[in-house]
Amino acid sequence: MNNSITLKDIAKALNLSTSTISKALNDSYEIGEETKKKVIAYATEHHYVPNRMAKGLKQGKSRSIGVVVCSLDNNFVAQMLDGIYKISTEKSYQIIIMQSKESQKQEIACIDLLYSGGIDGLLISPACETTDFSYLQNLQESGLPMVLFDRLTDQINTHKVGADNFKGAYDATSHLINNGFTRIAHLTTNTKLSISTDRLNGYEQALSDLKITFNPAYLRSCDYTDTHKLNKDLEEAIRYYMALPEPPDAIFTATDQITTRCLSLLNKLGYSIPKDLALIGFTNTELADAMNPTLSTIHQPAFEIGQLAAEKLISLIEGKQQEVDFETIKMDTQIMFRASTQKTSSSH
Amino acid sequence: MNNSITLKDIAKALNLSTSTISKALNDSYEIGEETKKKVIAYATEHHYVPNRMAKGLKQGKSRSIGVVVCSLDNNFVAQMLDGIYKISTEKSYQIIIMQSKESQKQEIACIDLLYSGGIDGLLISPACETTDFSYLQNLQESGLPMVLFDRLTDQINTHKVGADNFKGAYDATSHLINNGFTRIAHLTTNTKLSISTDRLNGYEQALSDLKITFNPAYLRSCDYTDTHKLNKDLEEAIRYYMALPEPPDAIFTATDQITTRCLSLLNKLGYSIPKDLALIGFTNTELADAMNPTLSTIHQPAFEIGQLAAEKLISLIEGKQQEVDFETIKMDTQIMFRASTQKTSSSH
DNA sequence: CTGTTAGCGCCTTCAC
DNA sequence: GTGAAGGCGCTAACAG
Repeated sequence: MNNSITLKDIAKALNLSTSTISKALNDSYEIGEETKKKVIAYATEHHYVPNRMAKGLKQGKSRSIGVVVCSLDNNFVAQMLDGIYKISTEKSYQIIIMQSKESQKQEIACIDLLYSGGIDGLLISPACETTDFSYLQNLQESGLPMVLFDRLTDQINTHKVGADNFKGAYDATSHLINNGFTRIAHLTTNTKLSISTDRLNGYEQALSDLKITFNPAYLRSCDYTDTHKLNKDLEEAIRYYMALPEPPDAIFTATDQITTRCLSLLNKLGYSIPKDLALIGFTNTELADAMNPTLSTIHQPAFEIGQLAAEKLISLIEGKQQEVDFETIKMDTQIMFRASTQKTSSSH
Repeated sequence: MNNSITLKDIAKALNLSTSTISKALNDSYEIGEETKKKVIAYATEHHYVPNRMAKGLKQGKSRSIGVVVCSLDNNFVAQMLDGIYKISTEKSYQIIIMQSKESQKQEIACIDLLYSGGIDGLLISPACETTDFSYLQNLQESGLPMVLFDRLTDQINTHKVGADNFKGAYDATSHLINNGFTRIAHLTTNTKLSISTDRLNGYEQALSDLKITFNPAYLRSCDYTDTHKLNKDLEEAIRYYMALPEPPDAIFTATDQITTRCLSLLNKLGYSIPKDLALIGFTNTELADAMNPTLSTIHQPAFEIGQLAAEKLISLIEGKQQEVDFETIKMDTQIMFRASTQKTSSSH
């Protein structure tokens, strides 16, 4: 623990009262220039730093924000956290990051801890397991400002910031169709996350708009709770696809992990991309152009999502917003066209 | 801010004193079963959560750990943070993560903030800009327990946990030599970080042990302060190498970022790997086997480094360790042999 | 077994 | 201009 000197120590040393010191350091008009100088000099010399807990306790604010994400060890999440960090730091808020690891139970534990820690507000991207949001609703009712980011839900009425997943999926799917692919599979998660359903809807809408009949056999989902299960399900899905009488000629993958794992697996199983199968998916990896083949991707503005979510939360905390105008912001995704979706003449 | 009910509220409601409530909730032997039950029932019913700041203020401990890293948006760092998080959570410590972005100035600002926030201890992987550690030394002298991880320095006397960078580099270099490569370049950072110098030493030792003369022209370093400069320097280095009368036939890259960017650049510049140039480097990316070609890597036990560092810090905080036996732990790296270092018959 | 008191470090009236 | 007093929520002596 911080055992730097306290106001009291300065007061004693300077033969003044603690309140004078406090006021001097906070540059109060009540204190004379002379005294201020003396106090500040002593404080800096002795490396005085105010005790954040005492200040927080007194003022009923901690200038800290709780952030709950599925996992720290996730490229896309890290980019959002970077954005959150930037804004928070600029506005002098500390962030306390916790991981749900996709478990609702852990998520609740995180929130409890954060709440008891005295956070001024909460940024949350719910675990994929979470379907019952009453816990968050209660917290919100009890006055905790919160903003949802990335993974949104209708069950909470507040600011929400995410990507335009529908449009991203629509773009990816129509990109495939416009490049001559017609049998387009979609690999998604086994969750009810809006990111998944929005992407599924975008996929279906693009098929429909471009006159491709939706084939239910081409839609598969994978267990998203851990990497091991994900890999297993992915491999099964690929084997299943390729054993179909009419196997797909392209896959559109719904999430960062599915996309990159899928590419690895296709390579491992000996399929040639895009000749045997084209691939495009949501992912923010910076290594897309070092992959084999270079990978077409749907890129989300992760850093910006983080920034905006943090801004919204802080304006909520500081009461600059009316409760009336809660917004749901869907930020544009970007399609990056690379070799994995390039129609080859020799393709079937 | 947390505006849940307080001990006082419960006391009033139950016609007891706050200290009774406090003791009841802390399961003190002094309180009768009856009362305990009543208190706990009321507390849970009304969602009482203790105020962490008040508790912290009172006890002179916050049960929180400050963590300073170069950047959140970094695969390798994220893995270490995951490890730190796991242990901290198990031992009921919160972590507050801050980023130096490789700037000493920002690093100091982070530490100040953490210190005033009342952290019980500090985990730090210093910015590459940082060469003067007096700031940390002062903090340590004033009683703050700290543990260095990943990036270590002799200037601080405490527990240190990192990878065995010398051996990792030695392994990579001798792997190249044993695979028939003889003109081995080394791309490193322009910093004085021990990770860089250790790796350079490992490289030179392997060359020497395996009777390859060190060629200074094959050693280049890149500005590590931002991605843009890094890319520029990397591209220059590659062009420089390939314009040499005797260009290298293999590159050993020193850091995660250099390794992956180097692969992208070599592909972009049209070199064929490993035919024109083999490549192996330090990196923890999970995408190595989806790359073009599959990338040989030196993998660091990032998660374990994080875990161990957190364990060491907590034992320091809780006074289980004597100050005498400070350890520096160098964890084994792992070499992953893939296509990028496979000698091709056609390679002249 | 339960209550009283005091104090962690800070800020904020309100006197002087 | 400066200081004294009180209290944020909690715990830990110490009484009763």
